[in-house]
Amino acid sequence: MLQVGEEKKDIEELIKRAAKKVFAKKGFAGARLQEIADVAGIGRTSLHYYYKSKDKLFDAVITEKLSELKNRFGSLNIQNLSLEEKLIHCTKAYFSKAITDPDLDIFLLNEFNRKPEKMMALIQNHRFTKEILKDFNQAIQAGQIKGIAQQHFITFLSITFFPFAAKSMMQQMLQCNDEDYMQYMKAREAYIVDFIHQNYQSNSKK
Amino acid sequence: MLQVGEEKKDIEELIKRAAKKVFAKKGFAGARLQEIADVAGIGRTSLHYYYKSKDKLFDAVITEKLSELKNRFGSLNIQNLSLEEKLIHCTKAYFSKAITDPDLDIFLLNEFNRKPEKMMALIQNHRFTKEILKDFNQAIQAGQIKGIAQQHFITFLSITFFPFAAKSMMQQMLQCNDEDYMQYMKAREAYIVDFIHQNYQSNSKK
DNA sequence: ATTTGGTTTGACATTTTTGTCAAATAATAA
DNA sequence: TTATTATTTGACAAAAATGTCAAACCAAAT
Repeated sequence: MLQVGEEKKDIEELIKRAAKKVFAKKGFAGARLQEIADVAGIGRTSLHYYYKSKDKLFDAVITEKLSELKNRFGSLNIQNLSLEEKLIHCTKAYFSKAITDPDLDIFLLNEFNRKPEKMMALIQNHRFTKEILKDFNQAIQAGQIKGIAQQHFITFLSITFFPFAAKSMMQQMLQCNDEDYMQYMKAREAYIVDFIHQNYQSNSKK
Repeated sequence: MLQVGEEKKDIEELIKRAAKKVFAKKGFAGARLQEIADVAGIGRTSLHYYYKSKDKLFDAVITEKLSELKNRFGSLNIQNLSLEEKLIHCTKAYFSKAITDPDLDIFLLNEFNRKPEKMMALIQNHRFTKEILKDFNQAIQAGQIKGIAQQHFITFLSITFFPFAAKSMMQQMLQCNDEDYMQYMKAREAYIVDFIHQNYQSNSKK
């Protein structure tokens, strides 16, 4: 064997990491196995040795991406928190992931376009969505905020999610480089927490 | 000739419309000329007769998409308006386009990812961006709003742009069909106008 | 009716990308 | 050292997609 101990796993990881990058950047259809192999620093044929096909490799990548994301939210117990606190916890959980993996968003968005049902089955975050929607509705009925729950929910996701998904576009518009933009993103977490306080502070609980 | 009069142009339009749909849904790499031909109801070889190559066809599509978008904004004269009014005008201009072409967003986002420089050259909307950023900064300096201009700008784009870009994902989360979601989008314009009033009302002008 | 010219079609060529396989290579164990 | 097994490699096959071309087709004009 060429590797000792657990080095086979290491190469699988190496490939997966390379594949993550390329798939995130180019999407499934646009990604080339040759490029993934290049990034991983191995031959394309070797890649087939570890992952039978492009589909299998992609599955591995998206499964891992989603499980990483779920880990952030899975440990989150927001059951008994106020709407305000729920949103803040979710924001922090999401930012901790997105900051280290800025391509995640556009990747997920595109996957939802390609295979909506499959993605939903994989994510299964109905719990969060329903719970937060319910709270929005309660807050509306209690007169704390006004409008439609869904619109608020969409807004919350928008301001959190979009800046990452639109990174490339925003950079062009704001005329700043990767580093500058990531600075904005780091500062944005605080901005959003503030936004939540401003708009969704719960007078009842606390 | 099979067609009379201007029917050649008609078929070009037919193809372009089919291509718009398929490119928007699948992206450049994922789109198949065969599928475009099928949607247009012509043979794939005929497609080549009207557009030499996939690239040429794509160029035609994106050029038209952008010019459609520009038309909405080009006629807009926001020079002497307050920040609040500027934002509202832009929102309305954008929604009038996006409602009729919900795939536009994710399409633009992906194109920015693929070819950032090329896209920026095509769009050239620096005018709007700079002007609105400037106004945000003025409002901040005047103490009317607080925070960082860029963050507010990103938020504005997020709440306007994202709901379309993430249509597929949001539908899964909110568990609603195309029609329901478009209803939310139609209502959203008013929601955003309200949002702008709430957050960016200019006490000085008006 | 025949010619003319734009349009369509199907067969084929080319290119690109993915997938396979057996031989070569490298590492470990006997 | 040799046998064994895992891994890499290059040549090749297969598939998928784009692109080309000439012949067939069709409608209008002569």
